Amino acid sequence: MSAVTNQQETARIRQFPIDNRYFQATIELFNETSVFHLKKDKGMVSSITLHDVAKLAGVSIGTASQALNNRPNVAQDTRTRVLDAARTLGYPVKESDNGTADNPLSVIGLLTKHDYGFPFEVNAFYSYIQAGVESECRRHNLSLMFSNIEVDPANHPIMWPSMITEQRIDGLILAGTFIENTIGLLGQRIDIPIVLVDSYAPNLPFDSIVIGNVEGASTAVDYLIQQGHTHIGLIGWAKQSPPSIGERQIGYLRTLEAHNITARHVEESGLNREEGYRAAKMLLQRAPEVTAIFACNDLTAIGAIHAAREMGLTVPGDLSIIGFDNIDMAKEVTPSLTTVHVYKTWLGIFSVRQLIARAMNPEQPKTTMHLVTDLVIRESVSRPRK
Amino acid sequence: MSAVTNQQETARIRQFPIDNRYFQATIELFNETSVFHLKKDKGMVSSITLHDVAKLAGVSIGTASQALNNRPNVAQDTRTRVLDAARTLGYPVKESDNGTADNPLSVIGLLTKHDYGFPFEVNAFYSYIQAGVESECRRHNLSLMFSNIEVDPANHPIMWPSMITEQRIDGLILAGTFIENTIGLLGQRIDIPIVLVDSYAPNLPFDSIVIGNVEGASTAVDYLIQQGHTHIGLIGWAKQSPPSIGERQIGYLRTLEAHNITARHVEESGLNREEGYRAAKMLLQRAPEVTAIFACNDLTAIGAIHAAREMGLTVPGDLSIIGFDNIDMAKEVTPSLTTVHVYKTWLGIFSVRQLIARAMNPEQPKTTMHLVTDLVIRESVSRPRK
DNA sequence: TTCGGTAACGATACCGGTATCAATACCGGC
DNA sequence: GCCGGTATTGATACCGGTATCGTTACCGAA
Repeated sequence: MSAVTNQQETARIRQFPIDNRYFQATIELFNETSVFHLKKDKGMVSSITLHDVAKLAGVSIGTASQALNNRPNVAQDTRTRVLDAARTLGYPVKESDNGTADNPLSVIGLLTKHDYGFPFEVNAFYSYIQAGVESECRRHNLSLMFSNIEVDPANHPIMWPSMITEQRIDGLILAGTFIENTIGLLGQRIDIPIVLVDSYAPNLPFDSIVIGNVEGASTAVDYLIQQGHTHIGLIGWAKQSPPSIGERQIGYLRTLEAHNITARHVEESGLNREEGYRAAKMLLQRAPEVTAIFACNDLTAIGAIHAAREMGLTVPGDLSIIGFDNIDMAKEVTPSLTTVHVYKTWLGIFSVRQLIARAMNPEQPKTTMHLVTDLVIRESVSRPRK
Repeated sequence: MSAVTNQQETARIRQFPIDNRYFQATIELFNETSVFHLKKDKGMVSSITLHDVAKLAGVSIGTASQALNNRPNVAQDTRTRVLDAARTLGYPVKESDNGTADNPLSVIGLLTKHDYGFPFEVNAFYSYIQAGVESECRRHNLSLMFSNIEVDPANHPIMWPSMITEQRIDGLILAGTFIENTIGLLGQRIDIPIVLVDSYAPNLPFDSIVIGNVEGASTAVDYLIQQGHTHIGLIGWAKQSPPSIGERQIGYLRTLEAHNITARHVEESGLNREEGYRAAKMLLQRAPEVTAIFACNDLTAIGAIHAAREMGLTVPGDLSIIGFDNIDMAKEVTPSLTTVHVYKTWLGIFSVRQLIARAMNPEQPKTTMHLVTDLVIRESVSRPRK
């Protein structure tokens, strides 16, 4: 993998050729108050202090402190004067929580645990969760920290990210296949509200938001049965799969049971495309009577499509395939993938709301929120040939 | 779009049923020192103070401070004792920069500017950049803050994210199609190192990392010409496109020129799939002699594939299509997309390194780093029929 | 043994910021 | 005008943390 071709360097005098009034005003104020000493220690921001803000606003530092922290007993006029001064000088201002009820959080962390593939494959599922988290944080004026976490072969974290060890956050969202022990250790290490997204820790007192996996899988398998399939395979699940995938398998089993279908065609596998490809091939060789496959996620479903094609089977003519998650790719593959839509972004949005609710009322009982799934019918499923 | 079905609530006694020695040890230490007063003010972390750490470690607070800040004149033995005490009590510890040269940053921000589609479409391009940034931050023990930014119709930011206004970061990476004015305003607002990724501000003194767009586009168009195409269309670019896309158009024009091809088939459009679909249809209706299309990114290329198919043209038989970016989807569509690979993750990785270098040496001249691109040959391009 | 130098440490001053509380201004009722 | 209450403000104490500098322990050389 080649990388950089050349590193063009263009030396330039450091200058800001921009002239706008804001900048001018700032300069003048600096001169006026003459408190600006450009202290470049450790790359920190220029050392504007509360004292300077108070001086510029013409109040005492006590009042300035009160005004900047949204406390009562400060006249509106004074408050705006202080805020203006602070903004002018570049002093950190916590923007007032506009209208919405006050929330006690200011920085929250999003911690995911999933392996980047090699070389770097981003799991779109988490990208969507993160997009939801980010947008909801922005709505609530929260700062968001983000880190992934690496684990050793035993699935234990190798090291905590710095946002944990340096305690930079006052709320935490965990997304991904953490094992309960890890979550427990985290809960002891930091004493802040935690919510789990698509993650399971039944013995721990943390709120969580999960996907209706059992129902979703049932809907999918039900749909296959309705189409007339009786020999339905399962790929993407394995004994050591995380609980969310286990639930999808349970949905598969229960639905077959409910329809008095005894044939079980399960090929254990991992969750990526290559595993789906492998498992589908194995399954079809072992059980050629299979006419439909329920894949535990879209990536394995896509792998299965390729496997089927390579074995000379048409999809959906000879083999129907249904996925789970509805990632972007699902509608672009050929045939486009019938799958179970998961409201990934909403997982992220609700997790932030849950976190705020928990922070505002630490005594409320543990809650678990289930998000519904929706069947998305596209082209990869049809009635079985004869 | 339906959302939540039900909100199962399971009240439980808040308890930690986990028993491990670490937890036990912590409890004992709390008792021993008897400094643990669970102050739940504003949801902040438990108020362990430097004093407590010093007491537990059996040193003065001065020494404890020195030890925790990696300063000289502390015996190794004492330092580890203090660090252990701090970790035990849960006092924030800045993990020592293991081996690598000291860097002056501790929290950096990643700010993107791109519109989420509706409902929420995540742009995978930025997900990859972010993955690179995150992993490199982790390698350097940096905390990462993340925010997107909304803009008004004139492309000016509506409001600064809280990580800016509250000055929580001491380094900033900007990724996306910011306009120069916005970047300039940011540079005035905060006095921290900034690097730009896939973004252009020639008149501002900020380091940047860009894609070899011109060369990449040249390679792509060159390849089409080599295959025998002479009527080559361009979609995905428009007059108001960001500079990076403008460069791809320039590469297209220059390469045609270099081969003395006079035919220009440009259909202006945006950069998403629907725009690609629309532009390809327009172009093919207007200029049926076109046998190949260079799309400025993969999404438009995929749109073009659909348009061609809908018009009864086979790809690549009747129409060759080449894309740019090499997103995940490119290898899954049918036919799989020949495209220009961009080292998206490396953009992120290098941006962090650039930021650290800048922070360690604020006087170094402005640098611009170009990343090479690679042609990825798949199925969507062939020699023209006849 | 004495001397000088240095590593290690603690006492203390200092700094930035918050909490408290007394002082003051304002205002409406009588 | 007097009175009591309330809103607003500044002085000051306090808190957590860092910087400074004097003290001590130790060690090798004279």
